[in-house]
Amino acid sequence: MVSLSKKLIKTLRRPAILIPQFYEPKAPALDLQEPFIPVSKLQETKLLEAQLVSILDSCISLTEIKRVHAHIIRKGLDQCSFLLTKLVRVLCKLNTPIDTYARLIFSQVYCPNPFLYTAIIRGYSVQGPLEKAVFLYGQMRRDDILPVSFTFTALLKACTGVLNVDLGRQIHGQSLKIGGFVQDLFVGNTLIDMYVKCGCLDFARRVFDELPTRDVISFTALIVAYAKSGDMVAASELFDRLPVKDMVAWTAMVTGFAQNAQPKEALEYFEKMQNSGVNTDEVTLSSVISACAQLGAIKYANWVRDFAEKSGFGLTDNVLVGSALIDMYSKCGSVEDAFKVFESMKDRNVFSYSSMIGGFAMHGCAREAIELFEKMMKVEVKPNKVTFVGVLAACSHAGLVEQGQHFFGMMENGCGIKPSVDHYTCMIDLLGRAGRLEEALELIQTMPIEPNGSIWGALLGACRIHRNPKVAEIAAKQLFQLEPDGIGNYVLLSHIYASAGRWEDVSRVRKLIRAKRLIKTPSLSMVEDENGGLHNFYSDDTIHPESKLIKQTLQDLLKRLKVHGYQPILSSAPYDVSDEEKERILLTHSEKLALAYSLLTTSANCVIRITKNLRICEDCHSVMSRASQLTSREIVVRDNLRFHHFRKGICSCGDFW
DNA sequence: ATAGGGTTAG
Repeated sequence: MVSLSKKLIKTLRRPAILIPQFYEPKAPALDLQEPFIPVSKLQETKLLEAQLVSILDSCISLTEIKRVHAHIIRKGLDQCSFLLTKLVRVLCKLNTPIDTYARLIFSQVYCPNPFLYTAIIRGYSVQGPLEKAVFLYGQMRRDDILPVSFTFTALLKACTGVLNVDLGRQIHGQSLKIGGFVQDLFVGNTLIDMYVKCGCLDFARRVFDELPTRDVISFTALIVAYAKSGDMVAASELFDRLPVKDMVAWTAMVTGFAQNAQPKEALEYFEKMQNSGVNTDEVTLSSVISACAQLGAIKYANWVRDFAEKSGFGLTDNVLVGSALIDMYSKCGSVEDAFKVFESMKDRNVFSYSSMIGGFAMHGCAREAIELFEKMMKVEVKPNKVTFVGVLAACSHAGLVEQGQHFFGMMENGCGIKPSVDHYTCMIDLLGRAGRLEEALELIQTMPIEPNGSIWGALLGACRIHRNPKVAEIAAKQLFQLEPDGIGNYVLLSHIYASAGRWEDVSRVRKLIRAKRLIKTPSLSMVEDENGGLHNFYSDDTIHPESKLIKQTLQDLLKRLKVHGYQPILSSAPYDVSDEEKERILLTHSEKLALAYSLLTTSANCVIRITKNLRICEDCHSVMSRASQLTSREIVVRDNLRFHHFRKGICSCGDFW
């Protein structure tokens, strides 16, 4: 500000020598006494303008810009809107507050053209406040200057940024009123994006349908919107209509499937994408990696990692790919590989740390998780709310109640993060797992947030571990209201009753399930063979071509285990039937079938990795544990909650899950 | 100028 001295301002007031490119009719009349500008002089000026533009583009500091501005004034180009617009844009790019310099330049121009106006509006749109951008738009209209489409895109983008859909609609109205602009592809696409980000999918669709022509960007914006709302059918329909599919559009589909728990479709689309000859970048890869994580398919995952390395998005120098890989290896059962990735990364951000901490937590490595968290604080990577979920979960799985409470207290005081319902869920889980059910219940009643399904679910889960039907009933009552269709809750309650031998209550819950026409999620276990092929096993599976052989192998195994002291844990079959029948039911559990299949088909040094969609039962846990000792095999089971590493008869969860 | 971005609990 100070540098713009009075002298400078005086210079600014001097009438322009030449006719600027975008002079409006309202420009002051030329002084006819001025000498006629010869052609050579004009050419010279054009050349100078071009030079100045390129110099402005390379400016990286305010001082440099000011120097160029002084030069512009010296050369008598201080009314050249073209140059000044460029100047304002560069100022904006360097994040110089609009009010300090750009606004002053603007006020010195006699007849600002729409581009200069728009540059200032854009500046305010980027830096805020939005009100000033809107005010300037009003001034522009009062000055009777027609906006350009870029004026609208700038304003709309600002609305999108602060999710102000009301203002967005007004601007939409303006673009209709002035005419022609809603039909502009840029404006149309920005409108779609604004409505999408503000959650007004219907409006977005209407803009899309009313556009005279649409490009791949219009399509992609809507595809993403449908994907985010969980409607992959609508997304696919649009995608099929898209004549030319580019990398971003393909990636939107891959990401959509990955985020909607359809990892197989995600991988399918990734393969189609490559067949269509489109390139792949780190965004695509991170989604593909996330799909692998969900599948627990470590062979495919390794292939994707090699692919990433080959296409120049290696884990060492790409944070996005690296962080996704950490999560993937953790979820595929190899926390060691996850840590290798973490260590080899050049840059690590909050995602990398949070994923690694969460990975340790998932595998029951509480000490490592806490150490990494402390290291993270030391290297000044700011933890976020997800980081804390990881740390608290780690404490919870290891029974470290006091440690957990310490970190929970740290959130608000040390890190300025308000504990969310997720963090309270962790605390309920922490207390509940440790058997402090009454304390957990008390926390629910006194916490400042309305308890949701997760909160009561955590308590109900703890009641299962500690076989407490009394507290379970309190939790279940709330849960059945909050999640009336959550089949898992009913099943859990019936198991708790069963383990207490309360068969009447068990059948009461079963009746409730029938009355609500809920269907039990079928138990599904998955293993990868040595060639990367995936094999699914449902409980009591007779579909698998080798099912007879598998059953025989399982029976042989159990016979051998019994010799070494294994006793079936009959309470894991929550039915009021004879002990023989219970034992028969236990034999049908999908993870046991998967184990037998792996023992049958894989070589002795190969780690057996089983992924299960439901929680592993006590009997299967005991079988896995003993089998790991008897057969000298390493067995890794991922259930819907966490990992169990069975080595030499011992599980990483410490029989506490 | 406008489209795709990873880590979360029971």
